Amino acid sequence: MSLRAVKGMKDILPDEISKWHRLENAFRTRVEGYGFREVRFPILEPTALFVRSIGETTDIVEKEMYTFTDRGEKSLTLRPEGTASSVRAYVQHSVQAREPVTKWYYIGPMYRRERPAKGRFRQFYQAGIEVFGDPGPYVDAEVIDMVVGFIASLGISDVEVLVNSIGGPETRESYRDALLGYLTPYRAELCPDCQRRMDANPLRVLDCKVPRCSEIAAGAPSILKHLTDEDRAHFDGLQETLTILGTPYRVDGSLVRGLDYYSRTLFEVLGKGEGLGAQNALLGGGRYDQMVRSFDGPDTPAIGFAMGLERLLMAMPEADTESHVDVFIVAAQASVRGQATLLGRELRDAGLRVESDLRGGSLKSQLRRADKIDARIAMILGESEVEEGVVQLKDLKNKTQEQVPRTDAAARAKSLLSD
RNA sequence: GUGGGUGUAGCUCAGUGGUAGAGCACUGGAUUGUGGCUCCGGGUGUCGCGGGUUCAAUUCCCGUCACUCACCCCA
Repeated sequence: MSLRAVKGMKDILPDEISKWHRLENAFRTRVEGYGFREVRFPILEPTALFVRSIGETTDIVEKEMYTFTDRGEKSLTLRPEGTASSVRAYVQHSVQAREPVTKWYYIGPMYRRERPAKGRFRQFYQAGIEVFGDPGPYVDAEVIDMVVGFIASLGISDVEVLVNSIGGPETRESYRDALLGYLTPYRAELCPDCQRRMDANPLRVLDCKVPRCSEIAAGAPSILKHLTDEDRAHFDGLQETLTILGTPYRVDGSLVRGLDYYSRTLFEVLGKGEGLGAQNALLGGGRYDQMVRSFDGPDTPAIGFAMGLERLLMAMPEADTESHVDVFIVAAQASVRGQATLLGRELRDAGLRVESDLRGGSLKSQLRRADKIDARIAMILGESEVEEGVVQLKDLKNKTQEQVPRTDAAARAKSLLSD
């Protein structure tokens, strides 16, 4: 066929959707237990929002955004992530004036025009949280602990939690100088990308996967040694709290995020199980204390993370699929199809999930259908049943059948289902 | 953007220089109104597309497109 879903964008069919629901419900339940409330943002935002927040020289902004001009007027972009919109909405609605601390969560599609691979799509789903107004470090630890607990609750056990601090602006400036001082003699040995990174954003050289670059990066001075006293105290506070909580973590001084807005705390959860492929970053986040102010909001510290739902889904163990139908109605003759349809409505009004094959067909084929879709109960209605005001109630699992008055059918079905 | 792999039935895949198969799925029957198991029967394909070689190409060659995996980067 010639018309297909756009490259890197997938349909999620009903057979897969229950796993998505399981994941999304687990996330909602988890974060709501910590006081987070849901927000929904537009999928389209002004392009400048992402350029300013994510950073002009990041890969996302340089080459991965879906950007177009709206009818020759404004440049719009399909959101590549959720934090920028969160900050925009927080500032736009002066949320700081209503409450000292704001805890939001979101779930939705994001768009990045990357080459698709296992666990990486051009439309992908993220769930994330943001906390505005709490400078930490206790909230940092609580957020990390929350996400670790969440991932465990999905049955994903084989993960590693990495934390780092890149300090505030002051730390970053002094570290940048030190790092450049270290890297400059190696400049010619670095890959072309890293040579460019040295000018644009030297911290990213630490994250390079080219063997020679990572060798050089391994010898680089640690940013942790350049933290100001305040930044150091914050990072120590985070680690102490994680220890009290018993949250497993590992400090990784080379952890650098690909978005420019972070400060101080950074963290990432790596999945280590089979089946994830090379895209093993399940979740990433950190603190972005300067961002609200940079969007003309009040000076407001903030921390958040986002996780990739497709990747979580790949790491989640399979669960038994549950039936989506309680009762399947079988019309024994074409003449009672109208009555069968009415019975369906009666049962649904009583709160049951009811299916039937309104096309008719043989009794055998209708029962086969009931079995196929895993209905627990079949209710058979024929001419004699209609005449007597009864239905044949067949328990497909226990292979028993009884005749019950039609008025009792719903109640009897419910009691069977609750066993 | 760079490299590798794969394109055959709705799905998973086998196969052949003489235009094609299995399992699953779907469907009818064995049981005039009773499912799952078993048995018997049924339908379905531009063999991704274009070109070349050949008497003949789904098969060999070239190109192209799609999908996929890895690199890069990220969730």
